[in-house]
Amino acid sequence: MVSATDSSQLSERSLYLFKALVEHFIEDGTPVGSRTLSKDANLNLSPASIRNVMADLEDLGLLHSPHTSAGRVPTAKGYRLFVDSLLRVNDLKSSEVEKIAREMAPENDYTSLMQRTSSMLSNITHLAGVVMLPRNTQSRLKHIEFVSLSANRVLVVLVVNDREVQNRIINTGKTYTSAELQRVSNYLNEIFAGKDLITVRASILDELEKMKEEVNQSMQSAIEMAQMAFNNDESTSKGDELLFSGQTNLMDVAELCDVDKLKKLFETFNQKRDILHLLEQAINADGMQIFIGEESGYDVLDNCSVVTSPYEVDGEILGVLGVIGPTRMHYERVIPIVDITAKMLGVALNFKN
Amino acid sequence: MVSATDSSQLSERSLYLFKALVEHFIEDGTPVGSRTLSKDANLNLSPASIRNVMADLEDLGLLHSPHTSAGRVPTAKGYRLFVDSLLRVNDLKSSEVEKIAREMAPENDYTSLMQRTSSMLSNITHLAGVVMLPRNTQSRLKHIEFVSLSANRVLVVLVVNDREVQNRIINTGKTYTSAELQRVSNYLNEIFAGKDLITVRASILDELEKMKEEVNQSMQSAIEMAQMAFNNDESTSKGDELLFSGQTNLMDVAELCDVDKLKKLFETFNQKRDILHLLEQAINADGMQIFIGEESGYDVLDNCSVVTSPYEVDGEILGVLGVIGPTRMHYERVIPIVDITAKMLGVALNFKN
DNA sequence: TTTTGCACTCATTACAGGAGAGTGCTAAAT
DNA sequence: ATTTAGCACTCTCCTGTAATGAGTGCAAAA
Repeated sequence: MVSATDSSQLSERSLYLFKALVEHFIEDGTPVGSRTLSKDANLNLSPASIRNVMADLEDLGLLHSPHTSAGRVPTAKGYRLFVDSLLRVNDLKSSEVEKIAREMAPENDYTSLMQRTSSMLSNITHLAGVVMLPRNTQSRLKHIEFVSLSANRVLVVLVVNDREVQNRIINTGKTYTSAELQRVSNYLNEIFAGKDLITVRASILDELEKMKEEVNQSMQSAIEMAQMAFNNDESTSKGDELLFSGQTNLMDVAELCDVDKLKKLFETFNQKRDILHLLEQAINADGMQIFIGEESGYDVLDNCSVVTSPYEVDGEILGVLGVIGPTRMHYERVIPIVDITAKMLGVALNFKN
Repeated sequence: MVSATDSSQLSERSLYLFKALVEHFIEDGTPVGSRTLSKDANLNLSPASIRNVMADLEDLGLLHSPHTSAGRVPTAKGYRLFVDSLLRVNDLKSSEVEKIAREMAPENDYTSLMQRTSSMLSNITHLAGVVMLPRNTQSRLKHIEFVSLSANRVLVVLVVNDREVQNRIINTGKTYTSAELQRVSNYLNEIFAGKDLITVRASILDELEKMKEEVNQSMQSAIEMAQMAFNNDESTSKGDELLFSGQTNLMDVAELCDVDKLKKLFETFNQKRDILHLLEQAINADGMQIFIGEESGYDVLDNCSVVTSPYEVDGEILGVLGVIGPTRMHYERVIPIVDITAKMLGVALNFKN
């Protein structure tokens, strides 16, 4: 969607006033009128002149009046212009950078690192944080291990990408001794280790075909177990790909304080589906991505903006993280926070290999 | 706390009226007055007589007037009398029992079963559901397994109680081959398998002492690894012991519709600490436990009741589950639902051994 | 012991009026 | 040609007042 409005179409002065208005509104939350702006901006202009400018800006769809005698408020399109062309992003105070770095210290427990990242985002911004876990479409099998639990029940441990561990339990036709299981895992590690999970699943079927000719009984059951192990991949890995945190922060936000909207918003968080779709869009665009209000395409997010950044290790994008808050948020603060957090998460993840 | 009020102190008629009042209020949510009650209850009494009775009940602390010209509302003490002595619990419709049974079908994935139980509770009651995972104070180590991840990093897989799998990653001083790790796990399984985790941690220290005399290098490192594996037990198992679900249902509840209260409530859920304490009380009392309003001792739960029931396998209590809702809830429905769910969870868990 | 009658309290709603904030437009000033 | 001042107008918000109605407590009658 190419916007018909860019900064070059507007006079210097209009832009300056527009910027002042947006900043004022972000600070106050109340619609801002011509009088206020005439004092606030230090152009020496009378309220009347400012009204003319504001009328133009409203015609362009950048501003909007809640009602005739209220001031003006930025539209989504207005915020868009603001963040794209007008916003000057602050550098973070070094004390804040340190604070982030402290939270993001590399650690062994992978999910706990992700969880901490999410809470840190919400704590530091006082908004809701979200981290999308690495997509396991591009995940390499590092190691597979079988542990006998009880008759006919076997625990499968998958180590993926050196950092993620998955457990699943399968019901086998017969009871295996641990020596047998040991042999099975050795065999499977030999042929599958280092391969992509998708490739693995595909080649299992091939192997099964091949096996039909051979008579090696134990290897045949190995492949069968592998099939069971990788079969329910979808079901187990689904729905747990997002880590939210600090949702309650949004309850303080005046724009959303109506219980009904809040409920819908929280339900959207719980379902995860819609937010997941949104973040999937963000993963493809390179660099930071900001969805402002209705731009997201989801009604519940009408008064919300989502600031996202992908995180990567060795130049490979693993996932996205970000912050969800009201459209009226301090972009100049949130943007660099999300940016630096994504970078640091990349570093922390890299550290572990 | 022994209440000074029990049903025997009140006349038949007072009790009947009180019951009718509570039921009416639970249905409507509006304070109920003498006129309404005189029609509702089919004693043929005039409003004035009913007012006299209500005044008595108010003196006993069972009722309360929001203001002079509103009707009466049950107090926590009133609800207590109601559920303890007056309530007649409905049997569930068989269609509902089936619905619960369907959701609680035994399955391999242990946490997923718990999660489903929690959502089922919230869906069926339209309130918030909560399940406390089995306390691992009484957990027996079934199996321990080591997997080499990369230089100096080893994955430890603990199978506990035949049903729960824990992963942790430890940094070792040296790099182990998988054969070495195999030997280590064999050794540890031999001496620790079947023992309680607390016992295990205690005996590790003993073993370390013994080892100092011996010269068996590899067994020494085995014990050292075990120590690392069990060391961070507290940190990993903490904070994940509660599974909530359906919190958003509480947003519909009129009594809690004020955003500020809701925020505090949701924060309490997120922290988990207070709810955990409450459920710990419930685990010790045998059978179902109901906390009504201020009885819980937590301010945030002032307008809430918590209905809980422990679930058990082979007569051993593993944990608690329950429902959180407004004091004004349909106890006659919620109580049997929680009860039967706990029993079915026990069955489902038992099935897996 | 129960009921009737009555005065009283208090929340809720509706309505009216005024203050305040802000607009748009036109005519004057720069 | 811009900018400003003036002015009528609109709309929200607050305040005060009055009416309504649900419900109470109490005293006297049944």
